[in-house]
Amino acid sequence: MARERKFSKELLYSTTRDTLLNHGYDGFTFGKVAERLKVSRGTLYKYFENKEELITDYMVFEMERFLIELQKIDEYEGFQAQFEYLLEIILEDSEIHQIRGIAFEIPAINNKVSANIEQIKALHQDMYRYLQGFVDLGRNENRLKQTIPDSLILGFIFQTVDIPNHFGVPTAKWNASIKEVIRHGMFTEN
Amino acid sequence: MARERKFSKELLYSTTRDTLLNHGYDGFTFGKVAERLKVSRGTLYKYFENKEELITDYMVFEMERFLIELQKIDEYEGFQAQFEYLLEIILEDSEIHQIRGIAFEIPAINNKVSANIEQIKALHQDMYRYLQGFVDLGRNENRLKQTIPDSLILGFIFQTVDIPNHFGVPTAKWNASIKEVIRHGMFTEN
DNA sequence: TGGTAAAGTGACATAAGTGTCATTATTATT
DNA sequence: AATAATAATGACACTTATGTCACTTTACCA
Repeated sequence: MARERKFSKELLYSTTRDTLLNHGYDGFTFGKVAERLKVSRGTLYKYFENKEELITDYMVFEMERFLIELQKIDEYEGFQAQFEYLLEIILEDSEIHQIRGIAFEIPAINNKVSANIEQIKALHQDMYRYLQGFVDLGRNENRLKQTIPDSLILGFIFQTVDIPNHFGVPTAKWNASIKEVIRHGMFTEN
Repeated sequence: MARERKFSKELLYSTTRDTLLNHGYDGFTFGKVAERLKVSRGTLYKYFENKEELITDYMVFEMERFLIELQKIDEYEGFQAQFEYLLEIILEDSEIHQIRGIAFEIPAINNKVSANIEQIKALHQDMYRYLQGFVDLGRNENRLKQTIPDSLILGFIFQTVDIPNHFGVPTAKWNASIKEVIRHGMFTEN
């Protein structure tokens, strides 16, 4: 009955993600996205009234995907195991964190976008609830330093995994170093 | 002989900085800058042919200022003292690091801009030379863990001081926690 | 006080992004 | 082969940013 689409939702979202990472919210245009999808700009307007809809749709998708992974943290027993798992999934796609920051720049220009932004906020809260559970566990097991504020613990983890590996250190070594540094810093014991 | 300017170079640069931080390179326009300076857009074209010139001029200024501070690191004896000093100046205006990343997005649309970009690269190298000296000292004094790559040490410091203090932890506590976490991580000894 | 040098303005032409829509293309179904 | 349903296109009007320039304003000083 219908014609085949020239691009999949996955391709659309991964293009959205790349464009967002390369140009930020202000530099994100339908023209850029359409060009990369080898499709006319008008086509995108068939599915989204404006770029805010596309971006927030994508963000909801990305957050939901991440939350599903995050919820599996409960399957791990004890703080150490949860820490390993958390770093694994964050390192897997560390750029999501940057994209999350962009959510706050987006104006609620119509109901669809408003609804999306609300949902992103809700998902964000869910995420923090899970992470808070993780931090609480670490505190109960006395694995985390008491003096360091919760917000710094989480910010620290997210920020650290985003350090750009400019000089191409091999991934295995890089990731191991990241974990070590989060755990016990970069100073020796002396 | 001449009329008084309506804005100082300092105000222009701080406005450039804010606009860049809020909107990124793609969202940076002369309109936004002119509005904040309460001046017409045309005025800015008296001093800069295009936004790339303004942005790169500002970056050179900012980098030079930072390098002057950074060079004072040699006045401090020993790794520990240098570490304290380095964190102090980085925390003082931690956003510079973000702005430095924007430099790579700027196209060399004319000779002036090309020259600026070259200078920024040179200043960047100077910066790394100084920081490399700092890292080498840490390694010689055996204060830094041998297993952690140089590039991660520096990336780690710059990235960590940029963690957003969303929940408004008091600066003194925040900064102390940052230092502690860089030194010895967020985990307890057990 | 009037000349002049530099600062500032706003209108204009051009370029780039936005949003709409009538039209054309593709493909499964009958 | 005709139909119908959805996909895609490209032209149009509109908005926003860019870059230029003739003109006006200000302040000093001869």
